Amino acid sequence: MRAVTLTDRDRAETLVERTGARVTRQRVEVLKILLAAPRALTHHEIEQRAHRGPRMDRVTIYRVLEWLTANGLAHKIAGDDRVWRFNAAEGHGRTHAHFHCSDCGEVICLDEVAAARNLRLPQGYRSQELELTVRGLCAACRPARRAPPAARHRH
Amino acid sequence: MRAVTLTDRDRAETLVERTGARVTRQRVEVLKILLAAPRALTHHEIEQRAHRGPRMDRVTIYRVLEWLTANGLAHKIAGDDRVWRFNAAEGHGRTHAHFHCSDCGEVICLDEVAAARNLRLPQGYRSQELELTVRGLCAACRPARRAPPAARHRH
DNA sequence: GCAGTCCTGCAACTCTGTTGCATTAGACCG
DNA sequence: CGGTCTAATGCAACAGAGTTGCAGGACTGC
Ligand SMILES: [Mn+2]
Ligand SMILES: [Mn+2]
Ligand SMILES: [Zn+2]
Ligand SMILES: [Zn+2]
Repeated sequence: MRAVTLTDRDRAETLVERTGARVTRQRVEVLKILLAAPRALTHHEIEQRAHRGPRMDRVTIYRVLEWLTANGLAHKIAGDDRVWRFNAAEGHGRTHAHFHCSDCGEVICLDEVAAARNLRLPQGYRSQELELTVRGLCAACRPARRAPPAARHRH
Repeated sequence: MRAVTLTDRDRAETLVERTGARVTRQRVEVLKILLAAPRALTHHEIEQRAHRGPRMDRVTIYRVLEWLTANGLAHKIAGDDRVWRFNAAEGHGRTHAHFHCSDCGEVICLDEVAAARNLRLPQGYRSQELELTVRGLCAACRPARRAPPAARHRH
């Protein structure tokens, strides 16, 4: 996790302002946390980071995340563990790729997608959005080639 | 949903036998249901179909699905509604595509994937499996072009 | 058939996310 | 600034999918 810079808070505030809706401490704080994260965060992880500042209710965090997603400031990824993960949606288009670690569950966004374009759908189906999921092992979980494996990390 | 043919039951039984583990009524029944389905089914849908035969506990169905998945006979898809969907894994490889209807939640497998092959991962990450998710509207949910929309279907 | 093990049923539980409602605090106006 | 109007928050209770522990039942191999 990168240190939270002043820039993240400012960027968060600006982005929330731009929507035209109310700029609340909670919205700015959650977006700031997402902007500072190098990977997608669960509600749980966001809550922990948020509890360093003034009180914020779990339900509020859920509602803020929903709001950020609806306003295109965050996006929401279904994991293999029934838990949503979120990250700031800076410049994420309709076509998108994610890496899921099959061991620790870490999820990161992948920038480039050489996406399958000419994909055949059944008669009458219409495509709106493509998402490519790569499942595998992250650098921390990948077994070492001949050295003994490092201690497992869990987020 | 296609009619359950004798072939589905036989195929299910054969597939379960081949694993070398115990051939139970419950395993065969669940796999048969998956083989007969034209799309991925939720636990709930499987339960309903299963209740036409002799009693089978919900927990057993969860455990059978887990077992089928672990043995490569079924595969498990995370939806946008926090519900797992399953289908028989006949000939599904490491690279795979699904269509998710954003209106009714229907999930189907797409056969061909012109998958992104030369995809850049961060240093040290290893890819095991690719999955392409297409989100859109299924034929039933797609708004009619000029006629009034048909009654919504819900599964 | 019999023993041994794996699987099933049942009940209680966990965990993530949701809903209803009273209270608080942004935004806007003067 | 201070008042007002409304959207957002906090709190408590709830919902639903999936999990766990354990006793009893049913496959399989002999
Ligand atoms: Mn992303
Ligand atoms: Mn599939
Ligand atoms: Zn990992
Ligand atoms: Zn649909």
